[in-house]
Amino acid sequence: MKITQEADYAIRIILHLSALGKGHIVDAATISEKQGVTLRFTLKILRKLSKENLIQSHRGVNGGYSLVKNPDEISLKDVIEVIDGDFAINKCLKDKNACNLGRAATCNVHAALRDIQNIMIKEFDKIKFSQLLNK
Amino acid sequence: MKITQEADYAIRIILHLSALGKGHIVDAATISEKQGVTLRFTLKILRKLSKENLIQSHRGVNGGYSLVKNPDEISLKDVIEVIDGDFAINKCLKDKNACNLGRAATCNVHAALRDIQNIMIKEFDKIKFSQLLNK
DNA sequence: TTAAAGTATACTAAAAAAGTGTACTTTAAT
DNA sequence: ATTAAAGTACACTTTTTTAGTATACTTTAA
Repeated sequence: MKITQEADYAIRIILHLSALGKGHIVDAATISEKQGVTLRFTLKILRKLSKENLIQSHRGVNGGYSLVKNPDEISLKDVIEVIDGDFAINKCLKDKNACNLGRAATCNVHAALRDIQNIMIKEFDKIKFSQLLNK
Repeated sequence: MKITQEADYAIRIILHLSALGKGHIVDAATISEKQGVTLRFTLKILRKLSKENLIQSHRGVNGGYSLVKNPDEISLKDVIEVIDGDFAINKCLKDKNACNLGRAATCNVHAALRDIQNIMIKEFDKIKFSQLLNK
């Protein structure tokens, strides 16, 4: 019941970019150093984030990465989903066939977990990066 | 961001016992068979549940396990916590020293995740086994 | 007395997460 | 045009967690 370490790093990376503002370019080495994450792992995360268009990469000399949207348009949910995939608090919520007993469709537990999950997703989506910036 | 398979099984085991009602004894082999979980793994889970006093064990011939409380006094949160430990959606919520940068105390992300986690816990605690029983 | 039950602890296997290595391609500055 | 600073692609290894198993017990109703 945890977000991954990778998602945690991704949140910090987006927060770093949010502090600079949409469109401002910064290179991976700087982010890596400031956030205390190895360069290689930082690059891996940056690639996932740019593949899903949360950020944009700029190749070549003086390249780097920049935010595509404003910090008030990016939520914790957006970032976590890019890294960890869609939320699924139990395997049957990702894939109904995962139920050992093949009864996900009629299972009260399944239904209850689904409702809780929907509330969770809504909460994660409420938190935008603009409000996470330290003033 | 998932409950474990073990917690999922535990929920089904408590649900099985809930259907029988508080105090009604059933043996591990029957639970194992009905829930499609190996006997050994079932026993392991049953031991954790009885250690935390959600259920009671009865040794010897005609022994087994029974619920200690009524199904309306047991929540999903109770069962999940017994198996997976206290909720912690990020490592810094379990242990503040886990923060790579040592700033959990002042971190806005930490605070936001803590708030979301509290809401989640409340939702898991709202769901009692009495309401999960198929009528 | 015995066999049906649970107990305790440690072990192994499988899966997922975390992190790394190597060999690229692109592009601003010169 | 050349070069070096940047990002890209993808596969690999290590570590941690989860899932499941083995062996040798103890308790107790019949």
